[in-house]
Amino acid sequence: MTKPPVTIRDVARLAGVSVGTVSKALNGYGQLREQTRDAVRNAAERLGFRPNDLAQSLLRKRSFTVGLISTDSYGRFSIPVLEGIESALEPTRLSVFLCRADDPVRERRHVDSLLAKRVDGIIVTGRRTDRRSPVDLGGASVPVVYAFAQVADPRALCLLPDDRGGARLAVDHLIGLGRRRIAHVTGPVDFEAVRKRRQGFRDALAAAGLRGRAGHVLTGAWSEAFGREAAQYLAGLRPAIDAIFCGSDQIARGVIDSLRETGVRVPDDVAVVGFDNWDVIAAATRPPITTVDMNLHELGRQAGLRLLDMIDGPRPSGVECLPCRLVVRQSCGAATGASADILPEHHDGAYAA
Amino acid sequence: MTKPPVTIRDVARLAGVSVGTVSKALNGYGQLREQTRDAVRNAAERLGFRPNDLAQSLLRKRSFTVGLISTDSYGRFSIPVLEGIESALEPTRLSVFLCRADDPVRERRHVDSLLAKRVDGIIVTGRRTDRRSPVDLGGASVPVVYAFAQVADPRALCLLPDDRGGARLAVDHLIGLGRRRIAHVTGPVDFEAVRKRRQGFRDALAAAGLRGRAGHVLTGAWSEAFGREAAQYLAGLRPAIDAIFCGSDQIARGVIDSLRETGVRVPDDVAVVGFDNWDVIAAATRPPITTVDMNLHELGRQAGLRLLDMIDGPRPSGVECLPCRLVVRQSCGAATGASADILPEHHDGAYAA
DNA sequence: ATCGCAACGGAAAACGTTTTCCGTATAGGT
DNA sequence: ACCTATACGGAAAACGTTTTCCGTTGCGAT
Repeated sequence: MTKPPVTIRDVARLAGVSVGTVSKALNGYGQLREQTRDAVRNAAERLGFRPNDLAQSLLRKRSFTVGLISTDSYGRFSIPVLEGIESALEPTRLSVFLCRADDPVRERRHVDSLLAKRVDGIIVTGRRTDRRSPVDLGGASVPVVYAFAQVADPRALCLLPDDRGGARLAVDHLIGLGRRRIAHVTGPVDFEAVRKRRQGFRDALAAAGLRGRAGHVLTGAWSEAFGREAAQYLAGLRPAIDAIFCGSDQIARGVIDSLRETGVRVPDDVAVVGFDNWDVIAAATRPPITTVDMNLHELGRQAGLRLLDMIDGPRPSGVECLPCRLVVRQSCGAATGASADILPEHHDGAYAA
Repeated sequence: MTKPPVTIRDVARLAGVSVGTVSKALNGYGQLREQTRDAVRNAAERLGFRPNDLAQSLLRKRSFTVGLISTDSYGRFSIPVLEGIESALEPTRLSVFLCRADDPVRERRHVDSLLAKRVDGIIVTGRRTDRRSPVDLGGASVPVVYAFAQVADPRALCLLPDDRGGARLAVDHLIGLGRRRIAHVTGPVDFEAVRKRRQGFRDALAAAGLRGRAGHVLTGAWSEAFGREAAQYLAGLRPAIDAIFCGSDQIARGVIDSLRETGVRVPDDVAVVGFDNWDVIAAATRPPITTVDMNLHELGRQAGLRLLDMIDGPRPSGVECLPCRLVVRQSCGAATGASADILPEHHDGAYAA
């Protein structure tokens, strides 16, 4: 029922030449008459010949494959990274093996399996609350890049978004718009990202000569509900605050919804900036959220490119922070009409049966 | 710099036996003294030997690998399917090659590449607006399963969520709660899912002897904004409607937000049911949305299992619809307190500096 | 002692390529 | 006619396994 795939031998037979000649003809090698080459190409074409990558890789000692280990279940963060990696690998002939490894033992198994498949490199992605332990290569000398994941091992190469710089970007923007009493509502402090963003927040205040108030930094869950709760608290403060920098777009949405329903105008009374640029949230909020984009696609792309370099080149190490970018929508009060940075929620209200 | 991986020959040398013996010892084959077996295992252990899967696959004519082609960029639909597939493959020693193929030419390239790697099977996933053309295997006889994707080829096996049944579930539920004047707000009609869900909506009304009104089915964008717009329109209708079945959770959220702000109570005045169970939306809405879950994880798992069967078994074909499931939260007015089906948004409002 | 039979483990083929090396024509020069 | 250089294409090794087949060895039974 399942007929065997056509091999180079079949092509050779049909073309009336030896297998070596087929290989040369198809790969543009050696000294062959154009006529022979054509005959072979023809035979290959007619048979629908695909060289067996397995055999090729075995010989070449390269699989033209990279492994991708994603800790944390694929979520809104992993995906852009994934896409970025693919976009870097796409122009090469490399393909990617995907593994999800929620726990260390599964990760171990997957790494083993990748090694057994002789992958040319491994990218580890997926941020946990804190730095992870390095993958155990068991003596194999395969390049590894950590993307959106930080590892203790100083010999590893890690690519991370510049959370601190991103926060700085956001708060500088608010300050530039004349806001002076700025609060920060963010996630659980056991996330390193939370601590870094808070640092960026403080950097910006300090740089502008503003004094941060202890009661102006609120940490809680990464949820709209917490955003609403925090907004209620902040709205009661006197003297009133005039801006809120949120640690995530979900929080920002909760904050904005709550303020609006309390009668506080956003951005007029209080400007709000979020983090993540999760556009399902950010663009659907009223007003749409100005937010920090971590450029995760680009981060993934860089990870792919770096790995490519490392496959047959030097193996750099260290932690690299890639810059974030501010996406200006309307919740900060800066956008006037249709700026290029405004990404409106797609909408065409066609009614029909 | 990159030292060559340890081969079975190295192990044989260290253990003082032949390569064949190593293979037998490690795979529990043949007749060997326990002592020999141990010696080999020891040597392998000490060297950190990993059999080269490439060589193995070449010989076995099986790569223990399946290809996964995801049309449409990985989104909230692809991911649960992906995870489901992985959960089915996880207990086997199969790994998955991931390819994203936005356009036909890329898809072509990826399929070629997968075939060259002699994958044992291919799963195609990712719903477009309508049925896609089958992947071109170019004569190879590799089993293919379409998951969350429908193809014209009648010899193909397609797994789809039962959109029509899911809609029926939702509307039956509303009717069971005593609602009689039910509207339907949904996405663009060029989606087959939209047409199927609308059919389910009508089925349910008809089964209950209710008359559907033309003006009660509104189609537009898959957006909160459209939901709000539609809600405004429906709220003005007299006699008043008492329930809305929405084609997506995003639409439902827009509907609910808009109703609440207009002073219409949900679920008391108007009950709302959504579709997708996208919990970032559904659980964060006030009140949390009762919604239809397409069981995409299970669908992916089934796809994986079916492919496993097809790899060395018969190759069934046809379209199979897997049942949806209603997740009851509060927007329909059925939930009383903490039902097992209520999935509250995680939230712990701890304040801190 | 001789035979037979297990038990053990080695040798070699096979998988499908690539690539090096070599043999044979053919052509060109004297 | 002979030598040589070149063009062409075949033979075979190599990649790292698995598995079949066969040769030894040692043992117990006659």
